[in-house]
Amino acid sequence: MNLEQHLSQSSFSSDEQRLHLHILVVARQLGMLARRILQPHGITPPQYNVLRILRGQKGRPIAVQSLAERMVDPSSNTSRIIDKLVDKGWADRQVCPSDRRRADVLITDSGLTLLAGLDEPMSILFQNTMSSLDATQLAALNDGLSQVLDSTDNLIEQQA
Amino acid sequence: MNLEQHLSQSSFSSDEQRLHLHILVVARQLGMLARRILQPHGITPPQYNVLRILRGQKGRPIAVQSLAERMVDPSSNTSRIIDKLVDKGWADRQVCPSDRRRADVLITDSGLTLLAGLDEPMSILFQNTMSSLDATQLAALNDGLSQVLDSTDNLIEQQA
DNA sequence: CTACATTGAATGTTGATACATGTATAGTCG
DNA sequence: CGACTATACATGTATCAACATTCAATGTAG
Repeated sequence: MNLEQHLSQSSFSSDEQRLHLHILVVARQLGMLARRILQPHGITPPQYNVLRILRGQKGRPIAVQSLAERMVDPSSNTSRIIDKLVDKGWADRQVCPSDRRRADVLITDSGLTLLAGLDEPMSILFQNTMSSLDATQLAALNDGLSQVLDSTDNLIEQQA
Repeated sequence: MNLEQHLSQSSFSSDEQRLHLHILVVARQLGMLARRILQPHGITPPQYNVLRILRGQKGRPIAVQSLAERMVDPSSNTSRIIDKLVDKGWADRQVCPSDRRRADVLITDSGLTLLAGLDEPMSILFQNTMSSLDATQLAALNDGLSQVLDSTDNLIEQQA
């Protein structure tokens, strides 16, 4: 089913608009599939995203702000997402001794265990959703989206 | 700035995961840019999406359910999105005479005027975000994402 | 025709998000 | 020092979304 059928629309005004919609629709679907994998484990996609960043820190604590910069969705609610992780025992938060404004965040063993169980299903999701693309296409898509990311970064920066 | 810099991450476990994240991050940015264009006009992206579908109907009324199927984000809140459009005078809703369970929705002249003023800035946004891509790349991205859309549709259908 | 199931939409509820504000700590300039 | 600004995070608030339930209208079986 192509985009036209998916949206029951006969055509688009430009290839650029078509790509715009393609990206939004596919992102929506990928998010939905991820949510269905994570939901039974009581974790949401943003929380999963934060936990993965914490694991990537390999034991080094990280400040809330640095966390926010590395999130897919750098929402202003990073504090509350961490609240959830701490409530569920997947992360620890403590005041940074050298700068008491900062809060150091760390993943717990329980959080590591949770992630270990999620790695495989999420990896399978990536493979399944991208299975029809060959290596050349994968590279072309990553390259193209990297260029688009550049453009959006510039546009967002201009407005700031 | 590439994806690694954007997320302050040194590498990803696979090109598939990298593409997954690319799609999510770019979609997020495109949505943010669209929201900034629409916000001054008092309309949100989902509302804009619905209004565009209504305009595409060219005067034919459409049922809420059909609307939901054609949305980028087929949320369960279509009724409430229509509420907003009706409140602001951009759409009309009336009970369908032949099946009184259904609600026929139509765009108003005011809604058409609003859209007319948004067409150009949104079109410029599409051009700006995709300006670094040549025609070949545009086609390759649309093709590739179309394949991914197929895969996600299948996966979502399986679970239903 | 009546009882039951099904459909189409609206609503209740809970949790998440965007945007603004508050609060405490740290840095800076007189 | 002491006042002022800047930073880091948390919280308030209003809006929005996901999920389940409700309600009215229609279809269907006996």
